[in-house]
Amino acid sequence: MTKVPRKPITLKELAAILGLSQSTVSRSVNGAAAAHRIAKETEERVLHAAALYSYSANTVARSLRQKKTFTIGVIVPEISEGYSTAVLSGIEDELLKEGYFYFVVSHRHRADLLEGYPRMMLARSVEGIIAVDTTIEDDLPVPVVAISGHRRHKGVIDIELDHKTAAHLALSHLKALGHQRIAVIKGQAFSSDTNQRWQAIQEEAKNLHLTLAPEHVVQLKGPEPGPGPGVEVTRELLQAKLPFTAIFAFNDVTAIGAILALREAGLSVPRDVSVLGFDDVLIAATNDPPLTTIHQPLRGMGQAAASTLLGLIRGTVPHPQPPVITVYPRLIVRKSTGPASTGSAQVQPGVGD
Amino acid sequence: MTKVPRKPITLKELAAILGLSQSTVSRSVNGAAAAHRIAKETEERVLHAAALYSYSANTVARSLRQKKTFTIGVIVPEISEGYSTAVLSGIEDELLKEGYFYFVVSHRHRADLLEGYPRMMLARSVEGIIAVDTTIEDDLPVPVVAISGHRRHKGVIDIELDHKTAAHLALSHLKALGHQRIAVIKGQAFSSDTNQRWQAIQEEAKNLHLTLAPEHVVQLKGPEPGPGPGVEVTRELLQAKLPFTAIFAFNDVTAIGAILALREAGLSVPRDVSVLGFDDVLIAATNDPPLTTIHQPLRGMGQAAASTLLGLIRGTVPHPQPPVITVYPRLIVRKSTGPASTGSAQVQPGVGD
DNA sequence: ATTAGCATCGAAACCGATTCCGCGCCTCGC
DNA sequence: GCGAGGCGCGGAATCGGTTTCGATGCTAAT
Repeated sequence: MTKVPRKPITLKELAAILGLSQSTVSRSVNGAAAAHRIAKETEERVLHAAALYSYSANTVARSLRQKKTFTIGVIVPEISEGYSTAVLSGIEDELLKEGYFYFVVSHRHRADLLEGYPRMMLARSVEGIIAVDTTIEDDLPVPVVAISGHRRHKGVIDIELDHKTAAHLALSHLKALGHQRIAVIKGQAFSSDTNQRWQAIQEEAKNLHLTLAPEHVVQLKGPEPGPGPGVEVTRELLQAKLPFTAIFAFNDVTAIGAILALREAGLSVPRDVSVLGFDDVLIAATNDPPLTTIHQPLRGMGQAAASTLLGLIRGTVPHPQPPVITVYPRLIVRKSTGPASTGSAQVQPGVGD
Repeated sequence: MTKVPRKPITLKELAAILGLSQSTVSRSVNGAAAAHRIAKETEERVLHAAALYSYSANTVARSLRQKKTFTIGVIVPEISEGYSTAVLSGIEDELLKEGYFYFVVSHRHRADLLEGYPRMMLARSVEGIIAVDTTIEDDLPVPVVAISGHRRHKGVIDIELDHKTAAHLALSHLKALGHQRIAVIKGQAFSSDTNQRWQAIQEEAKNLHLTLAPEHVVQLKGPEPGPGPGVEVTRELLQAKLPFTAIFAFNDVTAIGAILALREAGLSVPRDVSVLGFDDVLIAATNDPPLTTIHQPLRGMGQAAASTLLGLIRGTVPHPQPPVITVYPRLIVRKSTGPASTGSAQVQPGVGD
């Protein structure tokens, strides 16, 4: 157990003890002694005293003077979800190396927080902002990197998944298994991935000569996280009576919700209906059945966002042109997809389980 | 889209524009006008101009003068887990109301980070620290609240689950279902909950006249999160050939791992073996089968920690005596527990699924 | 006509660092 | 002997607020 002194010593006090000026002490402790022609002996005297009194510069004062806080802000929709937490840990990795810290805030889709949080962070002099699955409307005076932000905004750099590849991986996997009637669960309107993904899916369906019946396309509603909304829309799909053999869900938790609803209707996954998830969060692997899903390199996206942001802050990295950094998905085949059932699944209840 | 000016206006500039002194402007914008006998009219003039130029005080400068940063530090083992994220969102709720922000860091059980992070946070002038499932060894110059910290440390307040009640809820539930031979999966040695929980379980087993065979008690190893370690130790349990009909797991993800291992051995949950989880994280409800588990009010614990810490910082709340705030668990019955099977489960493989 | 007293506001110190300038002293060259 | 130049360090401004003392002007009371 180490003691941390109750009241830290200040530069001025240390200088007084040493009989030197603040300038000299400051330069020595900052390793800038050589550049300022401080005598080796003086420098060592300072360093020794600094260690003895365990001097550590007050970050607030330094920040004020240098106009650098070594702090960035991260804004996410929810903290409780698998998506943002994977991204966060990637961000932390990268920031730690560079001595940066970050504030996290979650807006939970509340308009007041969406508007207010960026301003509050700015008031706290963050040097940059990472927006995760969140569209920033304001024009901010610091660099901004968005992860799946999509609403192209002047000066904002986007870390983006290649949705075309994702759609291709997903649909061709299903097609290869014999699926022709595929239902799609689109994301909530507020999720910035929703549109791009849907565009890519439509395009790719055309390329693969698959037709997506309008009755087979539903959209998640409501801001609650968790599998609830997925259960709901899947019930709707089952009402529609138009047969389908596979569901391509907007994300893994929705896929889990879909499986719940299917099971409730007496259908077995993947025997009667295949379900394909998206994201590859931790629970995807441990679900029953384990989810076949499109893996997003979430942690890597967090790291990319952080290192890009730091580059912009330092000015060492020019604004990429176009302002998009593309990352690539992978198909992870587990147990929730299988060969298309021959009959129309939803009219033969009671088979599963 | 609102414009945030590229360079925020300073108090001095605003004062110059208004033809007033910094003192007057400062007092007005801080709502301390009345206390300083500023004319109503002047106050309104200031407020209007402040809104017009969207003035917002530089927090760094304010912090330096007031020696208050309105920032606390939170240290957690991992960000990716369900446990800490639930706690974090509780903390955020409470802090937001009071205008506080927080830094999060995750130590991932690395000794250097465990030692270094608290110091780094102090260097950044946090006003207090919340340690989640983490033991702080140092004696810190700011208030510290621990959530499940357990290693009683001078001056640290603990938010703690009533493990006796938890053990009682769990064991009596299993006993009522006819289970007599119960296996227990203890937590990793580094998890601060491990010991207290194990003590409580032993005590309660005695009260209920249940005997816990040493062969039925295993402990998680390794720092990796996720269900992997749970799978591993459950395999060990199954090797032991000493029959058991229920498993009480250290947490929900471990319970999920246990179920995976049981299924792998051809055993069905809960038909052959009942599995009881702990924590009640989000995925507990969506797992297959949905987990019967001991609910910890994680979000509430986060809120309690935050509001207690704020009280200590302000000095409005005295140090509680004893320095422990107890919260209570609930039993959530879902589908992973059922009546004890009559035979010894593990000698009749191939029955389940 | 002073003076007391109130209503309003301002000057300047202060928080704890960083950093721009510049000052004295010593040596060397001529 | 005197100026130039290098060496080693210090003074003081600065960052942008908050806060402690007053200062000023005007009315009313003595």
